[in-house]
Amino acid sequence: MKLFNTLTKKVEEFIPNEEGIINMYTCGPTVYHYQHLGNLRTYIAEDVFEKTFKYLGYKVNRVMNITDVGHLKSDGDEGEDKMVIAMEREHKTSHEIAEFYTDDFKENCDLLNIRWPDTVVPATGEIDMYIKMISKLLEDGFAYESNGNIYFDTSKMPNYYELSGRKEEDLIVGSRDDVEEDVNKKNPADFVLWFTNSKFGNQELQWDSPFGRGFPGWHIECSGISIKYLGEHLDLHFGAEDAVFPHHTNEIAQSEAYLGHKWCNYWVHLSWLLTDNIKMSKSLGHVITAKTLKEEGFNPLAFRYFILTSYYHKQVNFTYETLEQNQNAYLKLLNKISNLKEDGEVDNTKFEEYDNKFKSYLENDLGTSNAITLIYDLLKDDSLNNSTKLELIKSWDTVLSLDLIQKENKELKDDSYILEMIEKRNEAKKNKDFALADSIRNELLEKGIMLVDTREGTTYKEV
RNA sequence: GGGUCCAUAGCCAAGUGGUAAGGCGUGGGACUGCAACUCCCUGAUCGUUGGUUCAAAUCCGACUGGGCCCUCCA
Repeated sequence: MKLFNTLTKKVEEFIPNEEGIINMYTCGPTVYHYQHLGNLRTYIAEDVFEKTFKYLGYKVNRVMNITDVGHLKSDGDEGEDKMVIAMEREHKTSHEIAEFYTDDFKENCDLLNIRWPDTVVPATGEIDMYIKMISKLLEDGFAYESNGNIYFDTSKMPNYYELSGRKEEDLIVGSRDDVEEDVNKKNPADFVLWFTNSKFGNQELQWDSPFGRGFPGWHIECSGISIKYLGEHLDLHFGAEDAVFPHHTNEIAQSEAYLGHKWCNYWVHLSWLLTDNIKMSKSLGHVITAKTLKEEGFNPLAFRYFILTSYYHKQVNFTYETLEQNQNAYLKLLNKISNLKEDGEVDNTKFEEYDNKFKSYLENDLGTSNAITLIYDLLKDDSLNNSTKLELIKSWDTVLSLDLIQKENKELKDDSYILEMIEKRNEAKKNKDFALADSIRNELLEKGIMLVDTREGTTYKEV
């Protein structure tokens, strides 16, 4: 498997520490806001990565965190969220807020066929681990106390800037002017491991610790959870591209300082979905999710299809026009597949041939667009029978998760009514009563039955 | 200002040194009572510009444009 490693900034062969087993960590959602389509793109890509590894025969241990600690209300930068305001008004606890958005995220994942990782860990449940790590970092001289907070001393890590490729002296220049400089740091890149004295004041969630009552910094949770659940040697760390610096950079620093050795060899970053052509303004409280798409009449899987036809490392612009085109293509594809009828034995030789091609595309830096194109090639190939095609598509869909094979109508539902209507329509057509014929056709369509006229006669399918 | 990623037809996109896959859309046609479905036909010299090479969309440099990041959003 080849993939783009942010650490080396090139596509390289991925080799796990232990043969056949992959320990992968993915940064999870912050659950005090909705996860919009841009976020969901990341999870789709990670989902396909996980399923691809499994398809290729690896055992995958995947862990994802849920960030339920941190700011549980907007600090002004993000605008106001109506739901949070409502919850505050209704005196909901941060736990309830976290639960609400976690559930929402889960529902969106379900709509997009994103598999919920086996191990999902809420950050608030692992405070002991963070305290253990911070204590050791203090003991070993990688951390220091200043103005009530515990900071990580980045000057102790010579490779601190390896992942992001930037230089220390560039940090100050032109940095965001809406962020105040923290004068308590020894080095500009130092970051907080434990707060007892945040400039944001009251933090609802606080814990006792050897460093005083407070709460963990925003980077320690991923390191702590990853090391606790996946061990000292991580194979793959995923995240969105905006997390490279400082989040992932800091994760590396504190993890390797704590462990005393190299931690993770491969870092994969997923590009953002651009949404500049549509109004996804957070200040208006309008965040587009998969649920939104469904409410608007789209098939959420059309969005997944759209994401899969692109490359995870490439910026993609989301517009409703693009979504419509992709939905069109997706539905046409489903239609073509649904027209395949079983017709005998599966040709194992052909199956292998195509399946190997499918795998080779995915092994080449997750070439999902090629993998999907292969479906079109397959459908047009006359040297395979339908049964073989169906078997291949069924198999591939365990990775693509596009519901390509619609669930068969096992139960023979009573269609005598439909057949009767078709008969009536044929009668009307024979009598040139096209008005009646059309009304019958429309009536059935409203009930989700689409008539299909062929040379052999009229059949129907459910839509 | 710095770092990093990206740039192929109206849109999505393949291509990893040898003279541009596929999909959607558009236009035309077949089928149809009309339509839907289906099928056939239909389009680009690859952001600009230097260079390397017998040969570059593919390698190197510069430039332009866009995304993300630059210390309490994780």
